[in-house]
Amino acid sequence: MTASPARLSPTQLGAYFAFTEVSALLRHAVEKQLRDVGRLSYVQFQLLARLGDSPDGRQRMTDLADGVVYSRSGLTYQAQLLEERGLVTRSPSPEDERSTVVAVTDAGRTVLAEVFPGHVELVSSLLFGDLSDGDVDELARILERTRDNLRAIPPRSAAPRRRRTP
Amino acid sequence: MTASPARLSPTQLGAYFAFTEVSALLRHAVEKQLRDVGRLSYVQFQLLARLGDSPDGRQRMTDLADGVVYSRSGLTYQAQLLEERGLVTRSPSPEDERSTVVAVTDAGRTVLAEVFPGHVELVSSLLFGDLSDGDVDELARILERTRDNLRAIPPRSAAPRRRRTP
DNA sequence: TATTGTTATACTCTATAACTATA
DNA sequence: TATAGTTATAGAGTATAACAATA
Repeated sequence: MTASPARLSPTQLGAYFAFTEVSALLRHAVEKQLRDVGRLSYVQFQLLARLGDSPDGRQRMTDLADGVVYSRSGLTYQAQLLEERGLVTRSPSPEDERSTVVAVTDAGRTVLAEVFPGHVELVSSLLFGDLSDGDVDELARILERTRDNLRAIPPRSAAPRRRRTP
Repeated sequence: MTASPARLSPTQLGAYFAFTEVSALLRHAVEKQLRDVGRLSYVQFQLLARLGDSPDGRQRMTDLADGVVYSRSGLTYQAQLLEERGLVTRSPSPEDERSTVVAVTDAGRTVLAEVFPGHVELVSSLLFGDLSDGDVDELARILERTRDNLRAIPPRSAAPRRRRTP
């Protein structure tokens, strides 16, 4: 290890390295499952899942972009792919003609349903397979706090998102 | 192990979503810092860091590929980029003429040193900024257990070549 | 034959900037 | 002018397969 004015304790280093390795391995496994079972990229799955969770299965492009950390053009690209496969539809919003509303189709929900069990199985075994209920409680508490911290601090690191101009 | 119809408890769901979001936001921030300060991709940073941690600052391509989850060609590509910038050298191994030994140069160590403080600062503030020492202890304990579990279970998804045949 | 690494190639993904159209 | 979204394009990254060289 390099000697430098680091502010990370050995325990913090351990937590950080473990975090990054768990993250990489889990992500790899999940992406492979999504690709193999549903021919979905991770982003496409996120989009479908968000739409599936929406009350009416539809959301505006901008709202989707806010949820997934993405550039507008990247979102357009992925939405096009999903539309070509018939998993979503895109149509102009009646309220605001500038907006595009994306909606999951039945085919999209079918793919979601095909992919979901294996996805849950993976997370269940890989992420939680060796943890007690108490561990999971702790993990949820700590990570949710960290997530809130992350949400609050840097809104600038990601792509240019300008919902509101200060 | 888990029964066939695996399910995630609300707490598990919370932990999973928080984990993925923290992972994505942290990774985004780290990649930006590495790119801005050192013009390094995340993989390039990993390679440099591994070499910097090695006793003599050198490792074989295969050993590097084993550490970082990568295909051989992908590693060759990244090593080429690093070599073009003069951050590493590649030379045939004296012991085994088939092997290529990658070594960090002084320039490489300089870039590492330039990048490291900001990297540590990011992790310190984003990942641990809102956590107590006790939280960090818990996080390290739980994630290290999960990491060990992950290392044991999967047959290495992206393994084109095995070092050893079982 | 098996292993190490490179090359050739094709594909996916992402972002920036220019553009259209609506508000 | 500002916003929503698309398009054009360019670049980075990755993987697979064929390949050469060495063991």
